[in-house]
Amino acid sequence: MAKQELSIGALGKLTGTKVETIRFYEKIGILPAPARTAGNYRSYGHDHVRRLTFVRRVRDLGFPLETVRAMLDLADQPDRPCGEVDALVVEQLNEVERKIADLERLREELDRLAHQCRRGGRVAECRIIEALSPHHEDGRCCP
Amino acid sequence: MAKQELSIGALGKLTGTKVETIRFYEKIGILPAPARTAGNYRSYGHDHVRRLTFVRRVRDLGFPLETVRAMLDLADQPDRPCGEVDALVVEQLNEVERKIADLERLREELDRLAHQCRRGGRVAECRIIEALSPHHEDGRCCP
DNA sequence: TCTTGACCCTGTAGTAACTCCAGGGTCCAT
DNA sequence: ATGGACCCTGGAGTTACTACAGGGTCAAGA
Repeated sequence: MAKQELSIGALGKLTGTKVETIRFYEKIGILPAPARTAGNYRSYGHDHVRRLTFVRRVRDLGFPLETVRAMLDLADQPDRPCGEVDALVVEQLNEVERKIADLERLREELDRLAHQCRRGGRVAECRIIEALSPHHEDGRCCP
Repeated sequence: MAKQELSIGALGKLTGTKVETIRFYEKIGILPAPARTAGNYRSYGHDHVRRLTFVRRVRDLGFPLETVRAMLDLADQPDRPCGEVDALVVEQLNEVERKIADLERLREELDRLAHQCRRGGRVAECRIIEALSPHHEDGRCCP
């Protein structure tokens, strides 16, 4: 493998991705097919590391591959007219902000639980479900 | 259906969940089996609304059902000794905080894109991938 | 040089978490 | 009393991986 080039296993370790998942992303077109070595091994460069890291994180945040694909398209054709892109961006922005709000309520409650634990004793009065309950509603659940 | 009680369809609408998903959660024990009406229809109360809302939001945030189950257990047996709970809570807390950080970087970039669009023109200089790239590393990708 | 263990290849099958559909029963407003 | 909306169960299909099976590549060491 040439310098600066990574085997599929090395790429997997760097990005916390299983080798099979990388091949799967290639098959469905999320990752471009890399160059091959003389022995037919896949050979990845730094762009692949960046792209795969992005994909994995967005997936980890609960967005479907379809959304990942849309975001990658934004990055791949940055000179598209804005009209067609704006709606997508605003939509994703709303979802991202909603997720941040939910996560912060979850964090608050986990934090409270952790402190309650430190002061010895039992978990008593766990309000973790209330943390994400309907009365904190922002409208999306109850149309 | 008695007053205050909901049909499966009504519960679905209230929580933004497909009817089939609700039955699936019952089958795998995430939601307790509700009472049945004379005609064998499922009949849900307010606790089901709260619990299902919680499940859906935690899933939407990218946590697996296994984690949801662990969090529900926290809520279901709030007088467990803390030792066995603390590790779980701290672990979830770390993951929640990591996700918040990632989402905030994503929001920043989407925000930048949206503003760039408002000022007319093209998407030029899309840095959405960089927003979640390896050099913002917190360690979890590169062990 | 030969071998052996770690790593790679393709292709197929299995899993998690839904999602959809077929075939049929219930409810109620007209 | 009847047609349309909604419910039931059971099973197949989808998405996004994940795990083999069967075989090739490669570098280190005997």
